Amino acid sequence: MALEHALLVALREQPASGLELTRRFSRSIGYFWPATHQQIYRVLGRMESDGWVRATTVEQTGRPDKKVYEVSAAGERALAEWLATPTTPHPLRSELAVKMRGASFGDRAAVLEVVRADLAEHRARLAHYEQLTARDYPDPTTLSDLELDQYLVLRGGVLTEQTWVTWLTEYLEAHA
Amino acid sequence: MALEHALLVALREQPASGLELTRRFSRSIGYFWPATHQQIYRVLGRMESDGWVRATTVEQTGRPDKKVYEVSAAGERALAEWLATPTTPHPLRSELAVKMRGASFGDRAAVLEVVRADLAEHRARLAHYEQLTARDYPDPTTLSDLELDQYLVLRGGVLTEQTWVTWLTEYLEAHA
DNA sequence: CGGGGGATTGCAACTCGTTGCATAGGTCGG
DNA sequence: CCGACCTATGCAACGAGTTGCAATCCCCCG
Repeated sequence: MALEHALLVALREQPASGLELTRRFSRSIGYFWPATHQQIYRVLGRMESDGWVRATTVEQTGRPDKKVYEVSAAGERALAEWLATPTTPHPLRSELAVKMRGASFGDRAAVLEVVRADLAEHRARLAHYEQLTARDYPDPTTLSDLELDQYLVLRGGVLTEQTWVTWLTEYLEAHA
Repeated sequence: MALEHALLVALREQPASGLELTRRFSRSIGYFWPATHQQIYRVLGRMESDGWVRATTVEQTGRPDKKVYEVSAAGERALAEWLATPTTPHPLRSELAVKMRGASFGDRAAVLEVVRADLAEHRARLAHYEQLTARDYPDPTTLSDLELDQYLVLRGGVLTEQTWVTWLTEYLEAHA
């Protein structure tokens, strides 16, 4: 039950409309907490009726109006409270791991092909994260607290993808 | 939509009743695809009516009867087919990452405490996985295909937990 | 022999996330 | 000015996962 809080973080970084939020989210926090626009709209509506955010309709030239959300005082309190509560670490959930473990019960060559495709995907993500790092945080020693946190989370993405690449490579080599 | 298939893998390794399966699962495949007993029972029921598994009631001495499930020919086909279909890699989903990114909007010391607790948890899991590895796969060079797959998946657990430890340690050090 | 407690299976209600579609305003090319 | 297409918001239905509880059956202890 944390999409609410993820949106609060995003809106505290920068107020936004539903669609803007969806787009920004998918390129930042969404790397670690995916969400579709429908989900975001629904949760924004709930948060508004809970008084966690405030909406202002903004007219635009050449485009439909948009509703810009910003975090209210109650939302700030809810966020601060949530930030201080312990997390129960979710175990990872990997369909691919199940396939790797079950490879003996099907066509092993086909499973290896699936693994190779996943490996390519993870390599691509790794490259993407590294590019983001180079572009946005060329010098990690001179960051504000806010930027430092953003950098460190992105760093987690890099580490995670590196691990995937290592793991899948090991798997493929063991079955070479 | 893969719990079905995870259960098929588990049942092909060894037929079992719902409860046995729940327990075994939580110490093997469940590391990569968590599921509660209620979920497992429900899915087993669905798989039975779909003809993917066959159930036999087994009387026990000193205990209630149990229903032992084994995979049918149709289940084997369904599993083999699923194993050969490409996966869309789920992005990771980490509540902790959201908290780390949002630390500026609450009490940073409290967030660091939450991170430390998570780090301890991941260290413990890592130790657990390493212990399992040493106990069950002392010599990874002499494994059957089936065992090799199991070993390699467990190896993924080790790598993943190592990554968590690295990441969270970096985070804590950066905010020291 | 009666009650606590573990094993085994299961129901019901709820939340969360996904998928597909709907609506409405606006631009722009032909 | 009509139709294709983008922006922006949203509904409805479904499926998957979670939580809390219920019903048996059986042993063992007092």
